[in-house]
Amino acid sequence: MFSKSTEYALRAIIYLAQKSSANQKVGIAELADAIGSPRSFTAKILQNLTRDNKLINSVTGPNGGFYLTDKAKKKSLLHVLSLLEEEGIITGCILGLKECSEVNPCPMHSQYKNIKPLLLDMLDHKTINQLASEMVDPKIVIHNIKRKTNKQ
Amino acid sequence: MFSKSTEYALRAIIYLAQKSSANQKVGIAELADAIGSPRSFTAKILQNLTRDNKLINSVTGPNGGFYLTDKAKKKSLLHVLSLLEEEGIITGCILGLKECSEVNPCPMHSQYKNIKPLLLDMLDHKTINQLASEMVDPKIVIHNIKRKTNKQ
DNA sequence: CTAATTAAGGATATATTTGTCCTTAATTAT
DNA sequence: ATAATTAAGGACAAATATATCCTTAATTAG
Repeated sequence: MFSKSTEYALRAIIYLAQKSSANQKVGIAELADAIGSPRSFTAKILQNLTRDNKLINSVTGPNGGFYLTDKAKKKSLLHVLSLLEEEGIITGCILGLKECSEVNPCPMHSQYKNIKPLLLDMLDHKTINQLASEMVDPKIVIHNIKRKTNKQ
Repeated sequence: MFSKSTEYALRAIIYLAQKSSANQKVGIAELADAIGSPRSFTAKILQNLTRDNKLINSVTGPNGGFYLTDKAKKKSLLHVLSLLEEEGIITGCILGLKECSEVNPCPMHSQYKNIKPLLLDMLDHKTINQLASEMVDPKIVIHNIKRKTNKQ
């Protein structure tokens, strides 16, 4: 449903909510291994969320890394999607019509309009922190098959 | 949500359900103009659905074109998605985990599993023909802003 | 202060998706 | 039969997404 970039971003943020804080930063190597994503590519994705809109914080240098503030941890995945400008995946027309609306609906509009709010609510009604805390149950995971390489 | 290719395919098939039959074929030019898609690219997409799995029929030559049989018109959009091998967009893990399941769920699994069947049902419980017939209401449309070029 | 560590950022590479153009083959109307 | 029409199909082009590598800048520990 989402692009790889978006998936990595969401997984990374949930992981950061679980493992990081202002005095417990997480390096890109650990993070990427944990969520099963390519390291440098993930770094770029995090940079976007660090630089402009400041959802993620980072510090360089020894014991540096990425972390989320308590405030950031209270945001929802939908908020992350909005920062990534990927809300359209949910809010857009399912047949890809630019002008699909209540006034000029596509043939699927009347059906999808009932599900759209459920999807948005799903992405909005829990905080990142709440999602992360569900991982106290060890069967709940956030990683793909673990990468064994130690490459950059 | 879906790729351009998939969107074009779904729109094309709904249009063909409305406008075509065994003795009323639709040419690629008319079709692509009607649904607002690039002509040659759309041709390729239709070829895939014509060649192997035979959802769409076609004939070359004068008065030729594409058409759907009555049988094909009774299929659902979900069936089209399965022919395109794009069901995973709905059925896959929302965070992109390959191994996400009831046994090893991602943090969103318990929420998304309630919505997934609604999405699948939305795509399955109407036939292509039923969707097409809704376009008797002239406000229901299947095209983007119309292309004015006459290019191939 | 120095060296080590870590993210930032630029450049580049690869893969995939999207789109175009041209030739060929099939079919039909005359 | 011939010419016109239309999809099929191959080759290529452009755009975008994904991924890697290297250098730089910032920070910190010692």
